[in-house]
This record gives sequence, C-alpha cells and structure tokens, in this order.
Amino acid sequence: MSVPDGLLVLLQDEPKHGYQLATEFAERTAGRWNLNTGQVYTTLDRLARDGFVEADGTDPADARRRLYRLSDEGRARSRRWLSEAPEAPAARDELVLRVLLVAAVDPHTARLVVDAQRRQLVARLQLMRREQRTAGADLLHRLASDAGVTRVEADLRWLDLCEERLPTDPTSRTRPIIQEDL
Amino acid sequence: MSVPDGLLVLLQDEPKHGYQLATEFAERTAGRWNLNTGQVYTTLDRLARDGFVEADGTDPADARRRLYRLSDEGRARSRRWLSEAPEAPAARDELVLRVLLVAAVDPHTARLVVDAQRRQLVARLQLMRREQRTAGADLLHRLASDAGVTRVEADLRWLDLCEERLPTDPTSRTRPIIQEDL
DNA sequence: CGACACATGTAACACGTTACATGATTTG
DNA sequence: CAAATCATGTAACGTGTTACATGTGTCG
Repeated sequence: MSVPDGLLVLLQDEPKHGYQLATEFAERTAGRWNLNTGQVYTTLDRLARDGFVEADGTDPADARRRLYRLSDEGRARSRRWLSEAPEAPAARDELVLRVLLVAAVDPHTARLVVDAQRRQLVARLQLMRREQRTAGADLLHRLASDAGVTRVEADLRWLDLCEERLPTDPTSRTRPIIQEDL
Repeated sequence: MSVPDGLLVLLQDEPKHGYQLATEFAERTAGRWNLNTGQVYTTLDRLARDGFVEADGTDPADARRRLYRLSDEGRARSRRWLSEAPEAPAARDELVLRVLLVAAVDPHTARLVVDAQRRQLVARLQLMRREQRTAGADLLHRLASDAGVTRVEADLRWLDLCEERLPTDPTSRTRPIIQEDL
C-alpha cells in the first residue's frame, strides 16, 4: 500500500491539497515516482472514506485547493507504517521468480537465465556507478541511488549463489524447455 | 506482470490446465506464492485474448481439464521475460520509500525510522538463518531462502548508508513530524 | 491572446487478493 | 455415505497506470 501510506506521511506536518501531494511525492522520492495526480484524488477519497484523513476546507490563499488533514487513525497508521518492516517479498521478487520457476524442471535453462540476468545487472550497475560519480549529491538522490546500487549488488550475489547450487548438466532432464540461447 | 509471465513459463514444456498451473506455480515457488486458482482462469482468459496462449481442447484423460498451450507470441514473450532484467524498483521499494519520504523534511525522524527498520530486519535475519540451518535443503527452498537472506542483508547495508548520510540533529528542523519514539 | 502551470476530477484497464459458487471424482 | 480433492469459474475490492476532460490563473 505504498501510495496511500506515502500520502499519509506527506500529510504529517500540515494539511495539504491533492495537487501539492502529487508534486511533493515526486520531489521526496527524488523524482523516481511520479504519481499521476488523478490517482491522488481517488486515493484521498478512499482514505477519507476509511477515516484516515479528513477534509479540512479550502486554502484561504486559493479557494480551489481542497485541503485534507490527518486524522488520529491516520496518524497511528502512518506511524505503524514507518516503524514496521515491509513484508518479505521473497519469491514475489521478479528476479527470484524468473529463476525459481525454471530451476525446478530445467537446471540447464536456469543457468542460461542466471547468466542473462547477470549480464543485464552488471551493465546496469556500471551505469549506476557512473551516474553516482557525476551526479550532484543532494541527500535524496544520494540515498535513492545507494538503494539502487545496493539492491543490484545483492541480486548479483544471489545469482552467484544460484550458479553454485544449480546442478550441472548431466543431472538435468534431456529436453530443455528453451532450446535457444538467451 | 509476474503471474501472467509466470504462467507462460509453466506452459513451456506442454499444454496444461488451470488447476494444474495453480498448483505448479506454488510448487515451483517453494510454496512462497500460492496463487488463488480463480486468478489463474482470468489470467488465462486475458492471455488467450491477447494471443499468448491458445485453447487446446480437453485432456483425453479427464474431459473437465481445459488445456492451454503457448502460442509463438507467448513463447517469444516468455523468452524475453526470462532474459531481460526486471526494471529497477528503486524508490518503489517499500523500505526505501519509507525512509525517503521522511528524510527530506525531517532527518531526525528519518533516523528513528532507520533504527526501527533495522531492528525488525535484524530479527527477521536471525529467524531466516535459523530456518536455513534446520530446513531440508532441496534446491527450490534453498534458493528462495538464499534470496530472502541476501535481500535482508542488502537492506541492512543500505540502512547503514542512510545513517551515515543523514545529517545529525543540529541541522534538522525544529519540529519533528513525529514526536514519539518509533 | 495564447501557452503553460495549477487544480480537480473521471474512465478504462491490468494486476493481485479474498471470498465464494458449483459441480465431479476420489477416498476413507 | 461423508469429506476431501479436483476443476472451473464469478464477484468485489484495492492498487497502480495511462489517458483524458474541464476549468482557473499567470505570464510572455
């Protein structure tokens, strides 16, 4: 529930209106998540319906701006969201899923998948490192960039583990589910 | 698009029916993703509509089983899915999002979030390691478990980076958006 | 004036989850 | 027979995306 909970965080300091929330969401994710403004309004409606935010009139400076403020339940939910760790995605992760679904029945192809994924990720990692060196280092961009790099490094480590553990050719079934190279 | 693409992978070797796809999906994700069977049928409908699978009559052994087979487009799509790396989730990641949204306006609270998250993840990591030692080590469970551990370790490393980079108290704004402890 | 940012919204869709309905077949 | 498994499906909902409609305000 990223967007609803994210909006609640943005509402912590003061009442805000939809358009403002959309732009701030983008700013505060270092531009990595540009919410469509439409989604903000529907999400605010649901949050209001469920009692997590409350309409708070309009901005005195601009009557078009319909303000929302956090309710007590909203504040509690937000605090919970910030303090509790997200559920472990485990096999839901796209990379893991790709390897796992193939690994069970066709270790040979699984190795091809692992290799292909590694090639992509190595390339991506180089790009990211290069960007990191050139880019200006304001906090948000820096943290987001670190997250990307750390994540890709972890993925590469996991791919190495996969290669270690996947049985080698002789034990694999005769007909690989994918013949061609990847 | 995990489920649709996952189903296409399962259909690589031979035509299968919905119920079978649902159970195999669970098996081949080491039980970490139990698809509701209902979802399989609606997804198969969409895949058929879009030309990625084709109805292939019923199983001679059991007329109830409505078989689907991969089309050429489906095979191509599947191959693409296996060989291309998933998009970088970056700030979409729940953990990253939580820290980022707070970091911009309130470094002090951001530190609290980082600490809270770390406590949860350290505990989870211990649990995972313990399970790893006890659990039987068939390939799928092993790979899935490795993925979980690797991922949590990476998250912890990133949290350390955050703590390094977050400005310390003096520079932070006067009123933290969250007063209490987390 | 015309273009662009501001501001609120609707529509349509894909994806994912939970819950439920409806039967046939197998098995204790 | 009763219960569990097999098998196909529908309904309702939340979440997220893209695209569009509709106005107001501002600025060159």
